[in-house]
Amino acid sequence: MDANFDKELFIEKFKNSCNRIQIKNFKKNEIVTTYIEKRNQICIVLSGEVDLIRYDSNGNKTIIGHFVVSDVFGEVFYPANTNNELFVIARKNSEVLFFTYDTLFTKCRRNCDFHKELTSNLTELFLDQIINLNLRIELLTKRTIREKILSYFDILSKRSIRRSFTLPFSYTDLADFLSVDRSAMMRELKLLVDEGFIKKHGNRITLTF
Amino acid sequence: MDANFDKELFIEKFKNSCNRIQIKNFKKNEIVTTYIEKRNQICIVLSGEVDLIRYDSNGNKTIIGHFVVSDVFGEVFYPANTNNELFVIARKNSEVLFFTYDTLFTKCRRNCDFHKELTSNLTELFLDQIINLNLRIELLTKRTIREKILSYFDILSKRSIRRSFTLPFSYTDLADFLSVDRSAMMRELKLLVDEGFIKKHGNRITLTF
DNA sequence: TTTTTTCTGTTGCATATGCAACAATTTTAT
DNA sequence: ATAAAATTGTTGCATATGCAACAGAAAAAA
Repeated sequence: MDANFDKELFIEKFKNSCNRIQIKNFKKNEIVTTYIEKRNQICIVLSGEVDLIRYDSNGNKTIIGHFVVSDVFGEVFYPANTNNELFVIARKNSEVLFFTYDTLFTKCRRNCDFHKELTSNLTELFLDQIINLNLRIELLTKRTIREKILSYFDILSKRSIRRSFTLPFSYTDLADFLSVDRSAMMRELKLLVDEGFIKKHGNRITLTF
Repeated sequence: MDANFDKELFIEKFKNSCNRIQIKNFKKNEIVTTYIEKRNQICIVLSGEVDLIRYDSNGNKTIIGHFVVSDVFGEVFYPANTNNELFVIARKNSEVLFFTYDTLFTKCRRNCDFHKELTSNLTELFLDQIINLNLRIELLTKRTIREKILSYFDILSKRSIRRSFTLPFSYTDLADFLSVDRSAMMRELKLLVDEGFIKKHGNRITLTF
């Protein structure tokens, strides 16, 4: 949005300036946090990738969110009275920054002027998050698996600027992300290949329409 | 979140303090804005209700978002390269506040100190919006119509604190909101009534489980 | 390396959901 | 008040999707 906003710089400041902020490292598949208690926690991915996961009562896994560098997540973004158990898992070795929402409104001991910047920069990160969520909703409101797949591929294609791109998910996880049955999705992918809409080599996709 | 934050007050300030901000009134069914151009517009509902609508190539209507007082919306929250035509329609007579994202970073002529507050308060509104979007995603990722209905009713029930509540939508629109076929949804609603899970009188629902 | 686990690719079958169509009812417009 | 338009309620039918199950490939662990 604002061309002058430098996420990397912001994160660098984050790391160094305020004592109310924690940074932790996680190995692949480690649990980063759970959304059970309401601690008003805000998290920012500094490196790596993490997924927000829900298992429902039928054992269906859904990837609610997939977060990469500079993405924000945390239970503060969820309504208190959700019935679901949500948890965040590191998909790669990851570095995550933690602070609580209250931090925004209270001064830290050092009285760092970092707080002044924090709020305004956070608005920027929140905005990005809203854009991501709207994209997700665009996908999920599509009526058919085919439409979901093609919409998602379209996004990935535009991000990479090319007609070819590598999926950030395994096919198993892609199905969970699009909230559809894996085998049904594989079937639809095969049809898309057979009908000449896409090419597919491993997890590399090429659009041919 | 922050108990001290007073949305009404914030909106009142918004209205009166800054010349970069526009307020417009819309009658029911009037188009509030479209998401075609990229003007980085941010809108806030001051009164009434508005819906963000998408029609896809098959003529399927989807209610992408339903916004009420103090909700934020606008094309700034959407990625630039979306293929869809989205537009916002007033569902009731509504009052909507408009400004551009740039407003946050430039001083207005009056040099109002309103800008200082604007950013930090906006963070609050953005946070609320993220919570709403996450709720929406919760619904949309549910695998069956029944689960979607019950999850949504559960939310409405908790909001009204009672087991009874009035739907904010017509049933036609509810189907569009849950992104399912209307007749299929009506069928599922009937089953839920027959099986004793809910009672249904007009657009008033009572949970009985 | 070898073993174990996870992922991919595929298919038959059951069914939930979408689609089309219509009458009855309610709401909105004239 | 009357006509027009939209919503609700319902059903038969077609099919897209979910489910279960399995073999082979790939990746991770030992």
